[in-house]
Amino acid sequence: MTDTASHQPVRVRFCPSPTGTPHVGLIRTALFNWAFARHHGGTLVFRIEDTDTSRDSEESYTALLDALRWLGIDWDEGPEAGGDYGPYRQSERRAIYDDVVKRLLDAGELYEAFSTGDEVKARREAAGQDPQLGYDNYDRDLTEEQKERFRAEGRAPVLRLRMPAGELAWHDLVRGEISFDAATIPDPVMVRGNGDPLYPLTNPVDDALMGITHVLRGEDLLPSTPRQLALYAALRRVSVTDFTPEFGHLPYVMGEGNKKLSKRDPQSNLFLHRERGFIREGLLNYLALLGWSIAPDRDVFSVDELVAAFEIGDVSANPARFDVKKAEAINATHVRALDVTDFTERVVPYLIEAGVLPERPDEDRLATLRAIAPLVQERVTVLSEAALLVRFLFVDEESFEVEEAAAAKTFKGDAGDVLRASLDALGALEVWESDAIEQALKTALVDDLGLKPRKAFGPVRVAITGRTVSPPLYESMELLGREKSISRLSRALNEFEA
RNA sequence: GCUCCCAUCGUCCAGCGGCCUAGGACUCCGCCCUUUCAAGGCGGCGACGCGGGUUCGAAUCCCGUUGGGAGUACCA
Repeated sequence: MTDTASHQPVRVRFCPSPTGTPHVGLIRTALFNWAFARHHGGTLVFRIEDTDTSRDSEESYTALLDALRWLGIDWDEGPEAGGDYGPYRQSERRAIYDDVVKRLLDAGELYEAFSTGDEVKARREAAGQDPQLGYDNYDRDLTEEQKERFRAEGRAPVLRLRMPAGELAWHDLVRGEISFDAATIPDPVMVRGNGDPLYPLTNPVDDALMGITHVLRGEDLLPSTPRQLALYAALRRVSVTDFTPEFGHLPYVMGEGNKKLSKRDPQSNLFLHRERGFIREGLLNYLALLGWSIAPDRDVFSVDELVAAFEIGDVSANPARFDVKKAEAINATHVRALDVTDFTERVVPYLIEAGVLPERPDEDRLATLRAIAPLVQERVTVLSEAALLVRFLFVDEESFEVEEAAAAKTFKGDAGDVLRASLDALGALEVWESDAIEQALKTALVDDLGLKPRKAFGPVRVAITGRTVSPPLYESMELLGREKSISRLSRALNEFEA
């Protein structure tokens, strides 16, 4: 009989309960499980723990699938993938739990407990103990007569697991030796009074039945590991399984302050990051950095590199703070590394969303976009920022507007002279392309007017793009075209003089 | 309260007894490049919580302490 999982083919699982929108901490857990499985050529099982009908929803189930697919975290067994250990949604496994419960109950591993919370509390207090110690194992050795009496009162018993005496210890994959004194852990409830199996039962039972070899999960589950170990021992005694998996507890993902990143915090929402224009490569890279590193002097890497290098033993035990700034920096380098065509395709939806492009952009607009794309690519950290940079190229002349702050900052002092001189110089231009535009403007503004480049080009930029920050000026003007460029410069001049 | 986990720059990570007058990244600040903004280059600020041990030698091992966090449900 195999005692631990170390020599078996790796089978790990990701088993969220479908509540709310996907949280970055949850996805980090999925990522580590996935990387671990792929690194070892193992299997990733995706299981849905939807046993809490009051909180679970089909929307968040769909969202989970969406999130994993977007990031490319694929699973080998689970919903929509099938597998030999299904069903993979706990809501469809009730008969299985009922059977296991019966076996555990018959073997005396589980017992009926009739005590109410108030009764337990009263007993603790009467004994001079702190009620916060929890259940007192009072019902462990009830006689049949006592049980009958309770039933006659109309009480429906919960089923509790008989915890062993002594020490419950394991070698945690990320933390090393951990041990609990079993005496400090009250017999946990496994089945509700109404017969519904609870998470503390279903989770290990499914892990056992699905042959999970390594349980990699959040640190918040660490205190429940002892009772889990005890359940596993019981499951082995009733031959539901013949080995206990190894455990590894991943550190928390923290938010601002010293708290676990809350589901309420927008930063925790994976989809918000996607909407802002994080690309999967960047977000995946950053998420992997939360508790792990690929090398002492490098933190930008690809998914393939992650898989090749990932070792669970290298995961840090410290909580990690989710730092948007760093995430953006990592994302930006992945954005820049994209092939321009790829970048262009990915940015289109964001431009449509921002109203910069119509639902179905025509070929003209796409050509313009392709031309400006390389200049935008190195200027954004997230894709949604591109809208601000290219809007001036796509907006109708009637709706084109100069940003107020930009105008206030730039249209002053010599601005009128600059705009006039620019119009004169550009009007005389024979070919409308960036080199010629550059020459004409430099001659007119820097040489003839004797202005510093900074002073000289500011008003032109703002007049043309409406902003102080834009793609390179001459290329922008070339793409905008002579007619619109001239008209915007005139318009700016008129407004300046008015 | 009880149990458990964690402890290196502001943040994340490296360090697993000597290579450490502690390294990288993000942030911040300079400088260079430059038509703006970026990118890129160069440089700077900046940490081993504290106290005991162990050892020839400790950021690294042990104990304590302090601080932080989590769990303590008929939620998952």
